[in-house]
Amino acid sequence: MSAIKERRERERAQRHQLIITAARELAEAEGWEAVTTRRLAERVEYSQPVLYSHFSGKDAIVRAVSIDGFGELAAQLRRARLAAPEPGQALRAVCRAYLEFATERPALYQAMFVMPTDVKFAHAETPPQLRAGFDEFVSCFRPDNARRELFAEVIWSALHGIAVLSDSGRIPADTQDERLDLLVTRLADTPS
Amino acid sequence: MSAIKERRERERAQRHQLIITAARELAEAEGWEAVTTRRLAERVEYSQPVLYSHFSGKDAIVRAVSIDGFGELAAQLRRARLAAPEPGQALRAVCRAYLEFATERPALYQAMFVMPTDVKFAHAETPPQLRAGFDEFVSCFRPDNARRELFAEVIWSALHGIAVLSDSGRIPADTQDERLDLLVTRLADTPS
DNA sequence: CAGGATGTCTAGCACCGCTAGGATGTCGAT
DNA sequence: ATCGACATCCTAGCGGTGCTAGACATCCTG
Repeated sequence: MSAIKERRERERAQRHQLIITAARELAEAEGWEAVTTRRLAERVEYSQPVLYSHFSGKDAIVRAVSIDGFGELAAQLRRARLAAPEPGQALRAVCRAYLEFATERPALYQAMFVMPTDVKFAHAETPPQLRAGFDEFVSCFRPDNARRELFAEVIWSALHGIAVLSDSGRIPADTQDERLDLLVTRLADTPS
Repeated sequence: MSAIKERRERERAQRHQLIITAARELAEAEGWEAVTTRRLAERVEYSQPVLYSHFSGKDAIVRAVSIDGFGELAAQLRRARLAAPEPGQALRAVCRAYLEFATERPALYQAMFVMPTDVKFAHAETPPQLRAGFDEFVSCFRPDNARRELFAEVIWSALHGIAVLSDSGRIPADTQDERLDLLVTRLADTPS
C-alpha cells in the first residue's frame, strides 16, 4: 500500500520534470512565445489541467525552468574558473563562460534573467544555485578586497547588459571579445 | 478643398500622437501587460480598428513610444553632460542621468531596450535619436581614444544591465551609487 | 464487491491581437 | 438640391491565450 503511493509519487515527480524539460526544449526550439499551455500539454501527452496540478500557473513553470538553468550556469562558471591556468585568468574565463552560456541557450537565459520573476539575487529566499553562480564571480577577486561583492555585482550586470543587448540585436554580436577584454582588464582587482 | 484635407491630416496626426501618449501613460501607470488594444482604444475614445489605421499592430505602437523615449533620453543625457562642471565629471554625470531615466520611467525604458524590437544600435536604419544618445557617451571620452566607441558600448551595456536587473528586483536598488562609482572610476579613460 | 478517494479530461470562461464587412457621414460635381 | 463616390468608423467575429469547473473514469480500501 505504501509501495503504491511511492510508485505514484515517483511517477508524479517524473512527470513534473518532464513538464519542465518539455517547456525548456520548446522554448529553446521556438522561443518562449511559442510555449503555450496547450502546446506544452500536447507535448507531454496530457491535457492542460494536468499542468496546473503540478504548477500554479505558467509563470511557475518558467520559474522552474530558470532554476534548473541557475544550477547549470553555476556549474559552467565553476568549471571555467577551476580550469583557468592561473588565478589572474580566472575572471576572464568565468566571464567568457557566462557569455557563452547566454548565447548558446538564449531562451533559458531569458527565463532566468529577463522574464518577470520574483527571484531575487541577494535575499534569504535566493535559490542556492543562483547564489553559487554569483559566488563564482566573487571568488575571482582577492579575499582581502573588501568590495569584492560589489565588483561581482557590477561585472555580472555588465555581462548581463552585453548578453541581452546583443541577443536582441541592439548591439552587434561580432565584437563580443573586445567588450569582454575591456571589461575584464578594467575591473580585475589591482594587486595591492 | 485643400484646406479640408489639411485639417483632416492635422487631426489625424494629432490622433496619431494621442495614441502614442495614451499607450505610454497606460504603460507607465500599470505596466505594459495592461496595455491591450481594447483598453487603449477605450482610452483614446475610438474603436480598436482605428488603432490599426495608424499602426500596423501593437508592436508598432510600442516602437513609436520607444522612439519618443530615445529622443527624451538623448536630451536628458546631453543636458547632464553639458551641465558637468568639468570634462572629467561628464561621464559620471551622463551615467547618473541614464540610470535616473531608467528608474523614473521604467515602462518607457522597457519599451526602448527590453521588449522585442527590430531597432538596432549601430546600423543604417538606427533612429537618429538613439544614435544621438549613444554619442553622448562617446563624447565623454577623449577624441584621441581610438576605442571610444567600444568604451561607450561597454558603459552603455553595463548601465543597461544595472538598470534592468535592479528594476526587476534581481539586485538591490539601494546601492546603485556604489556601482555607478565603481563603473565610472574604472572605465573613465586614462589621460595619457 | 461497494464506496470513496484520486486522477484525468472535456468543455468553457474571459481575455488577447487582429480584421472583414456594413453603417454612417461628408465631400464634390452635376 | 441631389446624388454618387469616398473616406471614416464601428459592430461583430476569428482563432488564439491562460486558466478552471464539473463530469467522468480509475484505482485502492474496507
